[in-house]
Amino acid sequence: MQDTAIKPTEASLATDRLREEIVSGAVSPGQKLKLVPLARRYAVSRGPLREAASRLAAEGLVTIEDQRGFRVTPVSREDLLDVTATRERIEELAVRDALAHGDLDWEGRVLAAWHVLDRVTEHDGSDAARALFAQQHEAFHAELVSACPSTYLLEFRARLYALSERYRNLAAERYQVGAEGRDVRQEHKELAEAAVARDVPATVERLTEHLRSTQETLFAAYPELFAEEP
Amino acid sequence: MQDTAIKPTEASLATDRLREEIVSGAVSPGQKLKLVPLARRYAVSRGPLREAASRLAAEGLVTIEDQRGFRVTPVSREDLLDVTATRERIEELAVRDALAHGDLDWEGRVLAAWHVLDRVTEHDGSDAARALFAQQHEAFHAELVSACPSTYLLEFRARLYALSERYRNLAAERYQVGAEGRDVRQEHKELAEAAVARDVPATVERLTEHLRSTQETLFAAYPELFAEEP
DNA sequence: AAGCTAGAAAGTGTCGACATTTTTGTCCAG
DNA sequence: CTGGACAAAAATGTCGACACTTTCTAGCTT
Repeated sequence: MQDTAIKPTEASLATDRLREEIVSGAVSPGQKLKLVPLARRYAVSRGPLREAASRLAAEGLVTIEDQRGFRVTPVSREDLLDVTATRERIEELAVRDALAHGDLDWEGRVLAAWHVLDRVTEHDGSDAARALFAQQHEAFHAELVSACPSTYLLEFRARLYALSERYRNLAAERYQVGAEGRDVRQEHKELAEAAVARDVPATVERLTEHLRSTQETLFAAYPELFAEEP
Repeated sequence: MQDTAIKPTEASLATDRLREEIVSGAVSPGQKLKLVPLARRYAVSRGPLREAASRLAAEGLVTIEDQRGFRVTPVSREDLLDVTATRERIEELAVRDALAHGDLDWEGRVLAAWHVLDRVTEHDGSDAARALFAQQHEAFHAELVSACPSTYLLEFRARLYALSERYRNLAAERYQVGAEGRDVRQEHKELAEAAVARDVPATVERLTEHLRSTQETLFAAYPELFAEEP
């Protein structure tokens, strides 16, 4: 048996890399995933790439059109509304579970994640700072619900988070964090405090509000985004 | 542009076929998916099969172990509990939506699906009759929530349904429908009636109860199922 | 000029072969 | 016997080649 870390397959690596590129917006919605150039870029053959695209299709980030290959799932106003509404409901279920099951250790991890997030929220516009914020933001929200005992709920939540994050990144060039008339730092602070205080209604209220107002920001920043593919 | 139906790829066909075999229990939980024999059986090469397994992995029916291939996701008591509990909550959200948004046409479809289901519930033990029941049972439950406007909620629901169905099929040889001390026909009847009457609390109550009692039946019929792989 | 059509180009889908890793089986030492 | 090492067998992961489908292009017809 191998006790040392096993080497991931090219397909697994490509899955993560491609997911990252789609979520970050490096490849545009609706764009065709041409496997030959992609394979060249990733320095693998098309086989593993097909596997990666297949996996991402089940996550909703890629769309399969038989005999015509894969494309990045298009975006639309309706889809964003659905993603946000569903995410609100799933996150609510998960965070209620987390508040009910979280132990003292969990409280500590939430506060720790919030602290780090807080320190990277006000950044210059550099790509590195932006990536760091995105990473810590995801970590904080994941930690918040980590005490939820349902693996399925957490998996659905993670999927919806990724879909949301793609919309956020698509609109990211259009707005400055902090400049959109709301105080994201404050929102996260109140959310973390309510969670640690085990105040269920307040936590749910803040979380829901946080998600809803993020969506509003996107609509405001990018009213015409939701068009067709190139 | 093709107006005639496009020909599905071997990978898509294999995905459906393999999903069917896993859900129906034709391949056992924990079993390794050896690609060479499978490829022979399906009369395709391993490439499309790898794609199929990759897709099913994202659905939770297959587990990937890098460098060691694929295996049918194992079953366990904890997993069944998680599947059922999560499914109860997702189904509740979906059916509430459906009751709120369903139109008259939807009511008709629910009743139609119930009627067909009702007529195939009491069957001899033949495989054909069993398959027909399974099919109509799925159709009825799908119709019930079909008026829910969220595609994501419906997708999650479908995934959880498939996972549940696998557990049901694994235990299917152990019990007779109708012989387990509850009246499944009656449960479906009351569920359909409550839904069409738009009685939200009653519908939710019946649906939740239906799912819970199915789980109880499984535990009773198969107390020692939850062991290891071969 | 618009539209249709045939051919070329590009891209996808599938397969069989090869290298590497994992698993199996056997033999030997303790 | 037990268990550990080594070799053989099997299975996986990856690639490049080939056939077929879709898409693009250019020329022909009306």
